[in-house]
Amino acid sequence: MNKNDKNDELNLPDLTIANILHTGNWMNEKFSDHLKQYALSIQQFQVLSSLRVLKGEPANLLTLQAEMVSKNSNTTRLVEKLRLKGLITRIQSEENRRKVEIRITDAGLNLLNEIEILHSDFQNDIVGNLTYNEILTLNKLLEKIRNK
Amino acid sequence: MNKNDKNDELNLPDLTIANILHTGNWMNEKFSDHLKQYALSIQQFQVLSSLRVLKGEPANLLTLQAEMVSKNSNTTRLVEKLRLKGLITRIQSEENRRKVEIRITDAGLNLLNEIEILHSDFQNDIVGNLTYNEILTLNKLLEKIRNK
DNA sequence: TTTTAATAATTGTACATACATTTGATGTAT
DNA sequence: ATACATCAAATGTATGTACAATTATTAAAA
Repeated sequence: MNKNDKNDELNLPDLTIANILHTGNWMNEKFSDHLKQYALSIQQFQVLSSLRVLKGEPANLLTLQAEMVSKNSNTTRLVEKLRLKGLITRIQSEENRRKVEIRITDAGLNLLNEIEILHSDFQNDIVGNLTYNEILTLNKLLEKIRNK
Repeated sequence: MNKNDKNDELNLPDLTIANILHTGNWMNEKFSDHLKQYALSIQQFQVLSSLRVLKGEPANLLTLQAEMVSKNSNTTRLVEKLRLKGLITRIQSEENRRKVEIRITDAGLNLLNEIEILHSDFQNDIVGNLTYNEILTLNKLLEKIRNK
């Protein structure tokens, strides 16, 4: 038997790895397609959402970065794009001039509100074929698999 | 009540969306970190694995593309990089000169075998904190959520 | 107080990806 | 046979991401 004959069909761990990669990618495509009508990327949307929660309190780049899905993305340039669109402001902090203070603008809040109009449709499109208990289970398992 | 006060805490569908994005990204980082020692990307590894299964039968770019996680990546350039490393060959098909015939080389097979040495460690690292039944359930739910 | 280390953000560069367009080859209809 | 459509791959371009190195500022140590 040739050793290259092994592993032709997927075993369970490999299937799981592939399934998680696939589903993550599927979600990425769905979500970014949905946000395309607002000319936002997923990361940009997450930044705006984080800022709204702060209700005027400023965020700096590091705190924003910690909440983002892909940690190593370039927050400086991402935030600069939102600023150019008028959705946020970014000023240098007075107390610590290494930091910047980032706040959402009214235009940013309005855009988030506009997105909310269609958001429940999008939610249903995503989780609509799972039952409530299945959604709970899925979330529990996703958190468990990566919190080693 | 200000309408911007709503949606501060995540509801279940949003949590699910975030969780899937997070876990997909987590898997991506884990897997590409693991493959870095072999100087392969996930996509390149998947192409090599697909080719090995064919046992010498050629693949063309479209069939490879269909199996890859992110469908829209540029298979032409990805395959060219594997060819430059000597891991695959790519020749124009005689019967249909629009197609190319892509095959894995012995060097490619050897690399896959080398990867296999540490692969079960990696698998355990990934799925090790789920029970067998939890893994089954997770896979079932991941397939269900995206097969609408 | 001068030097050194740590922090926060920015910049440079290489690489990856998405998307549209183009090229070349084959198939089909008139 | 010619024109048109379709297919498979390659190319161009803009954008996104990873990673390292740099700059500016502040904190800590000697």
